[in-house]
Amino acid sequence: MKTQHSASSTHTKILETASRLFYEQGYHLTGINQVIAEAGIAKASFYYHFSSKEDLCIAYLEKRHQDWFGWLREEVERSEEPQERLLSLFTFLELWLANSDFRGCAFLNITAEFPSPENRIRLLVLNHKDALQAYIAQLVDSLDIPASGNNSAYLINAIYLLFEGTICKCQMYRTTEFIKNTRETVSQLIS
Amino acid sequence: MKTQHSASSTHTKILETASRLFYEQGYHLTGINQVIAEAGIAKASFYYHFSSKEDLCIAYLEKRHQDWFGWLREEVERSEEPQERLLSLFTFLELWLANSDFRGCAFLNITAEFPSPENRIRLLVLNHKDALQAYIAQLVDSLDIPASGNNSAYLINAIYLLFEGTICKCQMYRTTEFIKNTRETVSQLIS
DNA sequence: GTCTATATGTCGATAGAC
DNA sequence: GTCTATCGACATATAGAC
Repeated sequence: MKTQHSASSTHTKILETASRLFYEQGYHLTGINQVIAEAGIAKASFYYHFSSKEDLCIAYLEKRHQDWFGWLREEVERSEEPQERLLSLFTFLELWLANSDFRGCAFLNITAEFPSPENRIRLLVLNHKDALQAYIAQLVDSLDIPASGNNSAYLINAIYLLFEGTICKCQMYRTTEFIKNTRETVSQLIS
Repeated sequence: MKTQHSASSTHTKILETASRLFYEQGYHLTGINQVIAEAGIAKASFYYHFSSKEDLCIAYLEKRHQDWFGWLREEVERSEEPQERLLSLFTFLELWLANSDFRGCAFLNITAEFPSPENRIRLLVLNHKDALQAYIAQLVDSLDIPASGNNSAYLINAIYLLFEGTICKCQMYRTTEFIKNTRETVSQLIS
């Protein structure tokens, strides 16, 4: 009753190489030829493991979703105090973006490359961003905000937009120096 | 002493066609063949007017910068009261994004397609975003904020990030319905 | 499962006639 | 200035041997 859990080493090598190249260069700039060359395999071996370049892209995004949320949770869970946990969203951005050569969000980038909203890939983008907003909502709800006029829905939206905006600004300007200001803004929003 | 002011009709037709296609489909998905076919010209005519596809892209972005800021200013200048003018940034986003089939920011999208920060195109992106932040700064400074702990630099950064984040969220989800909440958040930030 | 060799198309860009 | 015809390179994908 054991289902296929472990992928073959070739499968893994292809996916890891493609993940790196798709993220660093974008989808359309990365050819199958480059993927197979850097993975050190033959072209037919690639098509044995993946049915098309677009299927490879889907596998990349699914893996990316898991990996990225793992990194995010790891940073948030270093804190215990709810307010600190929320602010650590932006500490995470500082670390992640500088560490990834400011390539920004894989899902937002792929949206620019797949303009058709009907594409399967665009659904993965929505799932990813839904999960991000749900995670932010969870962090906001842990704050036990006073039931003033400012309800949590406004706050969740605002923090998500600041998060997304921060990724974009960092990607374009290739710096994280303004993030400390942003964290201060968020700190005032939740107090 | 008359310099070349008016471009030829062929030049204009190419640029307008390319502008539409680059914006709607992205740079790499749009081939020169499609541009020349939809412009109704011959391939050699294109290369008479533009030296390369990348040069065409630069012409597109320079034109786009002018056009887009024209649209933005037009909406902002419908109001006279400083607070209203600032909030109209987000009214503009509602109108523009819905009207452009939610393709988002041409400059952010092109950043995803040109990963190399040394590329000439990336400089145009920075110029565009510098101008946007300067415009926001100008609107914020007109508010005459009380000189409390919250100085205007924090506010300018926050509003710019909310603006950028709004564009991204709209592009991915293809809706503008949350913008009224965002405008409310901005309204509270500046009061 | 992995390989070499190839099929078929499109890419950006150019030559040379008119 | 605009055209047709074509170039070489590279794209994704497949056939068939081992």
